[in-house]
Amino acid sequence: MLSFTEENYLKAVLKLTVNGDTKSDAGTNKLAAYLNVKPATATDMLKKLKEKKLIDYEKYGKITLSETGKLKAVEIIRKHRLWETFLFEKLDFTWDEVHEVAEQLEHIHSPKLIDKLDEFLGYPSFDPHGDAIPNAKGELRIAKQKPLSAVSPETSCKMIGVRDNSTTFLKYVTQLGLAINTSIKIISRQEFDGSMEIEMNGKTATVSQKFAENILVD
Amino acid sequence: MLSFTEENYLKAVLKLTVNGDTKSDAGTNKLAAYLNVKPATATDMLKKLKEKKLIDYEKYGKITLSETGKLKAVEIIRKHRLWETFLFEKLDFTWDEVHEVAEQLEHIHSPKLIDKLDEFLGYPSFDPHGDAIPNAKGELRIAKQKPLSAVSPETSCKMIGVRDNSTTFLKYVTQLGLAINTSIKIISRQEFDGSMEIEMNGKTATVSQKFAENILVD
DNA sequence: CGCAAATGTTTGGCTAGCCTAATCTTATTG
DNA sequence: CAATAAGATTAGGCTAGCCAAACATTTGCG
Repeated sequence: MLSFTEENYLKAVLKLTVNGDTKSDAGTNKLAAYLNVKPATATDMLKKLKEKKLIDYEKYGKITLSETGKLKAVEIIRKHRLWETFLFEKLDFTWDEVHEVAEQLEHIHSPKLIDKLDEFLGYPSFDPHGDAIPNAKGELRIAKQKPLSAVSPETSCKMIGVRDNSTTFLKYVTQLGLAINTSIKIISRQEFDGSMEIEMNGKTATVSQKFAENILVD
Repeated sequence: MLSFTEENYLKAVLKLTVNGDTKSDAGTNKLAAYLNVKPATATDMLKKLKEKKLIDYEKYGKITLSETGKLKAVEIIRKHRLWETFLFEKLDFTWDEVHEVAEQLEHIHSPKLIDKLDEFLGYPSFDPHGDAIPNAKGELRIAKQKPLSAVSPETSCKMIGVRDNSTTFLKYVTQLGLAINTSIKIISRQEFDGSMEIEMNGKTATVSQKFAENILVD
């Protein structure tokens, strides 16, 4: 059973290696900075995680997750994103509020809990921020997400998230009857200003290009 | 911000004083036994909690919660019972599975989370075990709960929980079509052995006194 | 009452995570 | 190819929670 702290280190290593933008060096300093601890502390933990065979690591060397470590890390991401989805969809949290609470909830240990939660939410593919949710086997569906503005007329897509988290934007989204998983059909698109006529839940609406750029679809 | 451990001590003190069956002495030894730690450890924590003004306590003296401590403890009970209700009602956990996971979930810090959860669940008054859920102000609705065996014939009541959590008992309960919130009408009661004929969901059944004593109704 | 049993506390010591300061290794660059 | 800068590690020390063992107090019974 991993401690909260150990789990957070694994998650951090994953973020800094896999998702590390362009340059994907983990590094004791970056890791420590990411977790708001001092490098010395990170070194201690790295030794411990190596001992537990969760990371591959030699003194002064590269830091990478082992197979087991990666599985654990992805599992935590899965929990985090499922909880975010729950908070957003069922408890009416706003997009910017979900993260902090999910940081706590992701450490609850109960396989049954997370599977049941997944089922309860209808096996969502994306969290409120449009990030893919790994499935129960730890497999991450490849995110083919793109902005609504990039969808061709007369085709359909499914909303998976937003890019803007401002209240004004989200209010508008809600007003239009849009939500995660809503199917959207693009009826037409004006060449002039990029505005689009879309249909969802049987209703039609016209939205600006600016709006469409901030809606993420599958 | 209280640590998990501190919260568990407060909860334990509450259980051992308020709810301590007949004899309601807290006591370092009992407290330690309840929390599966050694008395020395409990003494340490008691000093710390006294320091934080969460309990009233003098060396070799009685242990009681301060006003602040009681509020905190009741808040944790509230969270625990709301989570139990959530797990049971929304995620199809069984009666005996909810407690363990709720023990973890009760320590999540987020006022908004718990209020929204309460709302999501429809402001329930009782958890799956029939224990009253304190409201947001920490007030505990007086539990008017009583065993089914105490209900007079020809009157109706609503099931709010169980007293026994054994699998055999719960299996029986389910078989009879009983669940939280099921309305039950007592048709008759035998003076001889206390067995009762009851009706719920249009079906009738005869249950023993032992059974009726373990069903809690409002 | 008086003394043993029960109960509670103190002391010293342990691990997990964190820190600072000092040291060591690797990278960079003139 | 040094010499220094950047990065990583070690050493020693801290707090929260835990423990065992020694010590102190209270209870209760003959």
